[in-house]
Amino acid sequence: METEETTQSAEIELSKTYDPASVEEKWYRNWMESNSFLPKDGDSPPFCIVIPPPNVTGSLHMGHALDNTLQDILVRWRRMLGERVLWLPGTDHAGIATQTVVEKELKKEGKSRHSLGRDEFIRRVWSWKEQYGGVIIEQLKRLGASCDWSRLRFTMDEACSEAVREAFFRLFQEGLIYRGEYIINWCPRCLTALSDLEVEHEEVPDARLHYIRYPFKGEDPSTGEALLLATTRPETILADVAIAVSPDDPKHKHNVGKTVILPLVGRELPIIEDSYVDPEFGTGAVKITPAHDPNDFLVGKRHNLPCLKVIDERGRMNQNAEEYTGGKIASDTDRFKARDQVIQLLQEAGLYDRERSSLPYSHSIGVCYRCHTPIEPYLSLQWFVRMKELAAPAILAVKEGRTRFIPERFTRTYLYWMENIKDWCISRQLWWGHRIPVWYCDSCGRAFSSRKDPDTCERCGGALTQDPDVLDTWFSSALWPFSTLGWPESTKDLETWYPTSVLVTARDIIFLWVARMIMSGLHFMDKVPFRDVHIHATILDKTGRRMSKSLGTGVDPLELIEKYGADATRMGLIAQTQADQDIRFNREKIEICRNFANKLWNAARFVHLTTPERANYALFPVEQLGSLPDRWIMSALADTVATVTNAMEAYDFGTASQRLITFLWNEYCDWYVEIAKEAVSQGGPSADSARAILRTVLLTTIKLLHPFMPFVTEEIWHLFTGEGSIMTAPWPRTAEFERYRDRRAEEDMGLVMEVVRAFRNLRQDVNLSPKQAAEMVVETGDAGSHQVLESAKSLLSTLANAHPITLRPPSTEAAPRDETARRPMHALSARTGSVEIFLPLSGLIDISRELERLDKERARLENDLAVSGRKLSDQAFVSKAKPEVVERERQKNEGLRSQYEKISARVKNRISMTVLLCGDCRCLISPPPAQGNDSREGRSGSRTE
RNA sequence: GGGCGAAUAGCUCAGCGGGAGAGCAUCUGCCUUACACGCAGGCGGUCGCAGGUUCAAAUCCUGCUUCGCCCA
Repeated sequence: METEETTQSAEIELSKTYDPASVEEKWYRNWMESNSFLPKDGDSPPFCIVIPPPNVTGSLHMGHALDNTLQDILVRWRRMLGERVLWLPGTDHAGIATQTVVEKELKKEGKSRHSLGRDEFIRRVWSWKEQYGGVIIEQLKRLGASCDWSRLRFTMDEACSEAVREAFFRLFQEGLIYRGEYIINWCPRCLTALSDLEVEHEEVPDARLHYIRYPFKGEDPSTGEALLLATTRPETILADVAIAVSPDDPKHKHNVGKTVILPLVGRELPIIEDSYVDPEFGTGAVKITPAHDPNDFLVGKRHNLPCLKVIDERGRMNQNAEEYTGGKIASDTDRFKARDQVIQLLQEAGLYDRERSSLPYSHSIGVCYRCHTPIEPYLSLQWFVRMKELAAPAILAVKEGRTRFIPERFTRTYLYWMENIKDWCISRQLWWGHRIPVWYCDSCGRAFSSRKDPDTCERCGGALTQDPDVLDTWFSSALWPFSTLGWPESTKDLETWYPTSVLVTARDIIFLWVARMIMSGLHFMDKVPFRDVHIHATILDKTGRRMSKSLGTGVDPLELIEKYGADATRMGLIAQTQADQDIRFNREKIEICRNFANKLWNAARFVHLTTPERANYALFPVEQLGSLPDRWIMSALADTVATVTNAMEAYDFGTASQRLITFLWNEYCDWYVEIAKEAVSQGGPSADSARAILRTVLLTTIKLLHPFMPFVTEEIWHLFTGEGSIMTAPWPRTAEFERYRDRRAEEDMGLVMEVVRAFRNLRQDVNLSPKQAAEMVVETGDAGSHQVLESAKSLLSTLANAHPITLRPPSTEAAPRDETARRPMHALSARTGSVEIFLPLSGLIDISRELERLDKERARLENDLAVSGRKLSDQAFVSKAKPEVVERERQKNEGLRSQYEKISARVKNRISMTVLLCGDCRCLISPPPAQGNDSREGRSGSRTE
């Protein structure tokens, strides 16, 4: 317990401007030291998220920031719900990326991985990883991520490697992994195979479709009959082995079985039929180059054609090319240079149709996802995983809803891909990664996989050589939800946390990662790896494209955190993610949330100064809620608790964040705090009640806000409680707050606010200072409104600085309104519903301005009335629309009519006054009309009612 | 070529069958002792185009246009 004095001095030092940097640093350290991110013991329901592991080489970008904020929100929320929560962090080894980084480093030293040797190179990568690999982890901490860092995993660490070994071994034994010579995607720069998913497609707008003449056998090569073919890759013709046409193509039917002569090479090519050929494309005849095109490869297989290679692994022409062309195309020529040379040679031979080839032909080519080098379809021996068998249960799991996608539409994306899945090329010609656990016997040639590194061939005892390749990084990522929990050992963690609860990720890795995890989870664990998959927005730049480092359109989240604070960065991102549509990032939202944090901080300062005692304010008993504002704000709080909780359950964090901002800023701060100031200053029981509510509402709301803005809420929590952590504060339960729901209070307060707003508006119209008290006259159209305003008179007075206030009740038969009584003739007026608000002005006023306003109002009413009238006189509407809709329309119509008549009368009134305006300067040149005039006009108004 | 998504105020977006909304920007007035990272208020929109369903369409359906993304 602290003394009053220290409390006071602390208050004085509370900064007027919230400083995120120091607060965030302080609390993150505190949370780490108190092990607050570790799952607690007990038997409450488990909730587990495994992080989508970022590359060790990576640094935090906006996508990470959003992704991890969402996970942190879920995890912090679940902790507050009392669940046992594990958020398991880690990184992946990013085979190509990491190897490239280290190779670049070596290059600067004049070395290469080959000069170092495999073992030394791998040591070098590890030491690089130890030194620089943790950058993104530290950045996640800056963001406030409450991961259990004691469980930090890496796809290459011992446990994960064990899992990779086990998974490979089992798949191998089951015959689901095979080795074969196929056309794969090859990056001539990275010098490795890539899976289909690692190839990106880029549009080449200025490409050409080259038309080449293949003379028929026996014809004169330059003048005789020839077959015209189109290709985008002339350099590959050197490896042509056939020409194919569609079996349904009448224009080529007569050519089938004939032979053409390959230009520059002289090879005889048979013309064959294959249904792969699209008769509409090019000339309807396609050159077949099995070693350099994946489709041609399949055609070649079907027709037993040979595979001739003319391009090597570096994308250069090989010896064959030189040989075939009699030295015209030198070996080692780059494939693109060779293309130009081939075209040149064809032109010289008169076999190139320059005119047809000159048209631009836009098409897309595959490029390496890492270095954007055009992919070379390359025939080589690789390892593959058979996917059909693995996909079947994974398709079923999603169809049966054991795993569901949120938003639901991604289910179709997933299913479409899974139902058309192809085998997965998993071998990579790299050194950094999990080495393929397959050994070849030097003596008997046997190839086998093993859990443990073998010494000799188990069949013949011969010496062994391990496969030199490593596995695709995604092979280890696919095991992530259980390899990180200890599989293949049957650990306590695995038992407790598998299947995990939800995976939060971006849509671009649904196939690359999500689908593969579902498949491997089902295969090895017999259970889906996660119940929900939440696919969140992609962050785009201002022009609606993906943020790109190379284009410089990226925004660095660390810079945002430094400038606006982690809380603001998180909240600003989340507030943009309504409905999980992609978002065009705008920095202003982050700034607004920085302002919001400051607003909240200052509200807390105020409440703290107003209610300095450390007393624990329990929930205020509902029956003790007296005043309208008290009942209203508690009702709004109840709504906020329900809205935020429902939104969280639906992964609708945008809605939750918006509700929190609106409630705290526009309802609590703008209205309740202002009202409470007056109540507190007056003392007595209403002051006590206001203090209690100020505090209760603030402390309840920051709990709801904590998952979004963990730091500022923790700071405020401590300001009030001085102990514990908001991290473990119980989440406000909707049911508990339901009893504060008060529809009536919300409506009544709404009316009061409307009247205040209208009056403030009038003041502004005449440049009346807010400090200057002004008279308010209010005429109500119904007894209910009158009642509400009557009891809220002092509230009106405070909020609108109105004094005196005259409330004129509605005219009834029993008590007709005394129209001869002082009616605000020389007044500005405003209307809200059936309530009219007047600001009477003595002396000279600008009647023309008021008249203008009245006229506009009248026009609007006239229009609304016409629309409403048309509806009501439409027989179809009255008979077919729902009765309550018709009734509402009737009431609206009545209200409009009465408003319209009143306004019309007043306009008439005013016009009668305009004659008194000076013709030159429009100022009033004589005293306002006498009382009698006023009363007469008033009567005429009431007569028409 | 197939699929998904978007088009609402100058900008970023919400609303998704019965009253066109928010924030920012802009304009006006306020240094009102929680906050100028603030307060109070104003202006601003044939809800992409064309059809259809319905008593009623920004909202549902069809087609089109433009933009973005994914797959081939």
